[in-house]
Amino acid sequence: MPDPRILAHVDTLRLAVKQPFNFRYTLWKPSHFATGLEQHSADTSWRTFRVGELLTGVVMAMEDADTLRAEVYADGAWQEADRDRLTARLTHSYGLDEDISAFVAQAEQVPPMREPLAALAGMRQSCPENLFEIAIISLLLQNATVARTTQMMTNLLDHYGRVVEFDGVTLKAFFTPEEIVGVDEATFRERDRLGYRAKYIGRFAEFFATHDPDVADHADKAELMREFQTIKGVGPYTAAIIASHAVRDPSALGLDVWNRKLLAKRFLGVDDAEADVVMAEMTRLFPGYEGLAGLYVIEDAYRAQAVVELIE
DNA sequence: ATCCAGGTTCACA
DNA sequence: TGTGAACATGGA
Repeated sequence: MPDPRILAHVDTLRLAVKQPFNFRYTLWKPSHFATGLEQHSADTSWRTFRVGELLTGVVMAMEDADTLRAEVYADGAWQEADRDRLTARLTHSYGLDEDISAFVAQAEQVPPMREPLAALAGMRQSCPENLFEIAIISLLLQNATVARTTQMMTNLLDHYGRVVEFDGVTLKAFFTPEEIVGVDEATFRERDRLGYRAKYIGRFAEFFATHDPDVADHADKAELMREFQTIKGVGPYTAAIIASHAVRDPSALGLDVWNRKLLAKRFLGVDDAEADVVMAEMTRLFPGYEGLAGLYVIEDAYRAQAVVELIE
């Protein structure tokens, strides 16, 4: 691990949030595996972002009920355009301006959803990763245990990512597509232990080296998604993860062995069921919000035993 | 040991 | 269109 790059404080952002908004469960998800890219306490979150050429670290907390304050640290000159870009990234990553009241009204009518809704009130989808980054994560999740996914993620970040220090914390930062586009398949296989995924990851990097993974415009993003799904290694699950997380489509639900069982238990009362049966039930109960409904169930299941606990 | 993970591709009906 | 094996690796 290289010495951390020291980031300097460059800005303070104050971002309006739409109610109902749950700061803690929006920025920190109890089910998410350890990446070293972020850290959370009861009332504060630290996270790194790549913003254009810059490495940034952000410290987030609520200033008042309607305002999220973000202290920004960076490794170089901070311009107006960088501020705009990070503002858009944060707003989009955490859905700060989304109105989830229609979903809440609908879900309150479904008895098994009452407990998750009460415990996680105001939670939204979170995706601090851009399109490239979430694509990498979903690739690593394919047909692997979380332990192995974490191992592969650690290898990639330690070999190609960065380490930064800001506000007294040390965190990893993601690599960009350009930073891994020259790495060959054998290296991904042997050094990073990616297994058969080694033959796909380079395609992801090539694609996003020529297609901006930070595009904010929704129409462009939909077009990007269509193209992305032609890449080998991107199937229905990976595409749905991106649609649900990065594109923030509340109806997109990527069913895998893990959440399929959790949802079958909660809504069908059985230990497991066929994916299309689970999906049909989610659509019957939560038309238009299948993914967001699934998120509430999954995070509720991990609430008492988080994969990565809050720090003091 | 053998199985199978927070899937996808490819071959062959 | 649909089904089944192969794919890498490592923990249970």
